[in-house]
Amino acid sequence: MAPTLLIVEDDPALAELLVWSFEAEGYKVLQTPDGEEALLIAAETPPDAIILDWMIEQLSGIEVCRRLRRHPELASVPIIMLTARGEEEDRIRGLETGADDYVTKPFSPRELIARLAAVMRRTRPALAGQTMRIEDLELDPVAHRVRRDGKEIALGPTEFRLLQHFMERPGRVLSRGQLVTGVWGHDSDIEERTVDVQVKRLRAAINSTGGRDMIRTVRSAGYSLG
Amino acid sequence: MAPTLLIVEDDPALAELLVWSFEAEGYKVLQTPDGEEALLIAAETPPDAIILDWMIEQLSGIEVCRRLRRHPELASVPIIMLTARGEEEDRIRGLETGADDYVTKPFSPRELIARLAAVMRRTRPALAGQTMRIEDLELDPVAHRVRRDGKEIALGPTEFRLLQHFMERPGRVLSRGQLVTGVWGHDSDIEERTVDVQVKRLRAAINSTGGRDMIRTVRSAGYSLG
DNA sequence: CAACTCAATGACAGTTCTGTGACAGCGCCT
DNA sequence: AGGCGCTGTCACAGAACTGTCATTGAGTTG
Repeated sequence: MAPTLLIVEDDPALAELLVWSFEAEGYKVLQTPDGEEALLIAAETPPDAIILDWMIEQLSGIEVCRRLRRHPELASVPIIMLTARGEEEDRIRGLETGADDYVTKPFSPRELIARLAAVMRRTRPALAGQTMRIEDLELDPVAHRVRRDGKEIALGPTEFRLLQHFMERPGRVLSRGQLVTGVWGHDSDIEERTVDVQVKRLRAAINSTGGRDMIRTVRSAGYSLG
Repeated sequence: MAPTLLIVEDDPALAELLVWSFEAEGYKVLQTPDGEEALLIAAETPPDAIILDWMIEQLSGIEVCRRLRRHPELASVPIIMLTARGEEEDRIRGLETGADDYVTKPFSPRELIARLAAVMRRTRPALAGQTMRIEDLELDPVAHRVRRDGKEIALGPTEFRLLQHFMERPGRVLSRGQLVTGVWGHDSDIEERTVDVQVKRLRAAINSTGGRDMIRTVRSAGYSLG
C-alpha cells in the first residue's frame, strides 16, 4: 500500500509542485494550505509523514507541530518542516518542537524526496523501499512478512526464502540448479525435483487469496516470478 | 544507561570540540579519525548513533556509511553526516546511502546536538525517556512501568529489558542471537534457547489481561512484536 | 495419435523447531 | 536460616516443516 503524505503549504505554486513530485514518487498525497484543517485531516486519516511549512495561515507551522505531538495517535508521525528562514534559532526551535527534519527554501523537490526517504527508512522500514513489491504481492524482509492484495500470507521458512529469491530477481527464469544453490545453499545435496514441490507449496500459499498464478513454469528451464 | 556515540572526524580540533560537547550532554563518546577503525569499533560495541565526517582518511564517509548499512547488526544505527560542501548532489548521495541526517560545516555544536536529539527521539525513544506505545501496550522507561489496556503489568528485570528491546524495534523480527546480545549483552554466554523461555514468560505477562498475543514467533528466524 | 519428456500432486515418514513444566541456583530481605 | 522472586537449563511432547517417491497429468515431437 502506498504511504500517505500530508502536505501543509499555503503557496499554491509550491504546493502544486510538491503534490506533483511526491505523487510521481508513488506517495498518496493529501494537501491543505491551512493549519487547522491539517490537524483535522491528520486526525481523520493519519498520514505516514507530514511536510509542514513553517509560515502558514491560521496556525503557525510550529504550533501545528506541537499539537500533533500532543495527539497520541499522531505523536509518532514523522514531520519535515519547510522554512524560508535560515537562522539557526529557528531550526533549533523546530527540531526541539518535535520536527524530525527541516529543509530550507529554496530547495529542489529531489532533495526533499531524499530527506523524506531517509526519515521514512527509519520510521517505517516496511514502507521505505526495503519492502519488495511485484504487482499486489509484497515481501517485507525485516518484518518477515508477505502480503498479497493486502492480506497476510503465512509461509514456511523455505517458502519464504524461495519467494525472496524470486522477488530479488523479478521476471528472471531460474533453473532448478540455481534455485537449489541460491535457496538451500551451495553445499546442499538436495534432489532437484524438490524444487518443484516447494514451488507448488509456494504457489498454493500466494494464490490462496485468489488472483492469477504469479509463478510461471518454463518447461525444461525452470521457473520465474512476475 | 548513557547512550553511546561514535564520532568519526579527522580534524583534531573539531573532534575534540565534539567529544567535549557531547560528553557534556551526557553521552558516552567513542572517537576515531579513521574510517576502517570506525567500522571495527562499531562492530565491536554498537553505538546508539554515529556522527560521520564526509571527508575522512582511508575510507570516505559515504563508503563507511554504505558498509554500516550492509552490516545487519548496525543497519539500524542512526547516522548523521558532517560535510563541508554545500552542494545538493552530495547531500542527496549522503541521504540515499542511508544517512539519517546531514549537517553542513560550519555548524554550532548546539545545532548538532539538537539534530542528534531529534534523530534519537525517533530511533531510540527509550533513551529519550519517551514512553513507547504499540496498540494498547505502553512502556514507560523512566517510571519502569508497563501497561496493557491501561492495566499495570508486573515484569521481572529481564522481561522488562526484553520488552523494551522489542518495542524499540516494532514489527521487526529479531533472531535469538540478536536478542541475546541486545538484552543480555555482548559477552554473555547465554544459551540461545533461554530466549524462548523469557519470551514465554513475557508473553504470559503481557497477555494475562486478555487480548491477542502480541509476540509473533517466526519459525527458524526469531520473534517480533506488534 | 503414440511415444516420450517433464511438471504437478498427494501421501508420508523423518527431521527440525517451539512451547512448556520442572527444578536448582542465586541474591535479597526479614 | 528460611522464604521469595527471578533466572538459566533441561528434557520432553507436540507442532510445523521438509525431502522423497510414486502416480497422474500436460506438453512436445515425429
